[in-house]
Amino acid sequence: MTLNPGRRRANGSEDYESAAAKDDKLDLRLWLRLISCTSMIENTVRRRLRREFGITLPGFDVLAQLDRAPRGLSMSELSARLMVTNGNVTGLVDRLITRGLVARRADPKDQRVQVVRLTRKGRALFGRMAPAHHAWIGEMMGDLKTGELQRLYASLGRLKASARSALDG
Amino acid sequence: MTLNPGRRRANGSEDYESAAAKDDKLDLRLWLRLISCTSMIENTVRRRLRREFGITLPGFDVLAQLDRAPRGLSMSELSARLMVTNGNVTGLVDRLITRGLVARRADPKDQRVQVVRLTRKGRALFGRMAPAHHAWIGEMMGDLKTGELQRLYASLGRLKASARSALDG
DNA sequence: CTAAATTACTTTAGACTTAAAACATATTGG
DNA sequence: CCAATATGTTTTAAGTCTAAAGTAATTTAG
Repeated sequence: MTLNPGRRRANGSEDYESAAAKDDKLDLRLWLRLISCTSMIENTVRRRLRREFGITLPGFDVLAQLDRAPRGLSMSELSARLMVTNGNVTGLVDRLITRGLVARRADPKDQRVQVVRLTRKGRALFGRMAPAHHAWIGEMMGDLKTGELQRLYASLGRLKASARSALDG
Repeated sequence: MTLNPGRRRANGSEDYESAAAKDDKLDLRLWLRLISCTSMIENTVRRRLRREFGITLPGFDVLAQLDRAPRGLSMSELSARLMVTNGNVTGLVDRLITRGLVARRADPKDQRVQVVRLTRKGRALFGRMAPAHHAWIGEMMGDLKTGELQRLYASLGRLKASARSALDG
């Protein structure tokens, strides 16, 4: 729909043209606003995680995924959930191991698979960070009523599905 | 609102509790979905820009900002619009200068200020990339009707304002 | 069984990113 | 004027990230 150029009228009126031109950029403006919202929230969370807990945002994201998976996750599962490359996860996990927050061991069923899980220390740290993190998000969304958050959530679900159907490989 | 914990009923019923718990995580689920949408679109755009035009996404973003500012932008203005740090922009612009896509000169009015602008070559390249980029975004949003895109745009505007009011410094 | 293909992960090279410190130029208050 | 302060940019150190190539283990096809 947004890909269809507006049809020009024979009499030279610019009404359709202007409307089409404006409408034609709605998707682009929406995309920029999406980036804007995400960056703003992300940068705030990153700054506060560093200052208050001495952890990076990617590090926190790894711990959050592992906290929801008590039996651990393989490197591939982790990279799929975080939507980053496998090579990236290797480095992230390495640094968390250095700090004693996660552990990695080979899956006895398949020696190719590395299963990563939280250590007791990692779980304890995440337990302290999670409520603060949640409060920050709540604070930043504080001006929106529940109904609007729900509609936003539903619309983003449809956007996600739409974007997924246009994926490359 | 999402920060208020639900009130527990004396008789031990978990109805309020469950509802509150679910509602209590709406903002968190929305945040995760926002990241999910942004990453998915961003990764697709990054991959295609590299494959079809041999440019990185941050490089494209710099060119896009400069294309909208015919008189050029200072390094600080650029970093504000891209929502990244000053030091980051220095490196991005350096690499684009090496490729002859942008130029940088000191502002005669204030020798501290570096004004960056597109070169003819940079403008020509952006002119070829922009329609393709726009088409990709349109494709990924293709399943949503104009009305939904408009409502999404408006809601994200309110989210952005809400998040901005919770900023640190 | 075994060569080929696949899967899981790591390594590498180069680019991106932040936070903090350093540097350079302007502005301001005495 | 001139010291203190503020502003704009760059540099540095550490970490993040991708794409592509490389390694190792498993599965599949013949």
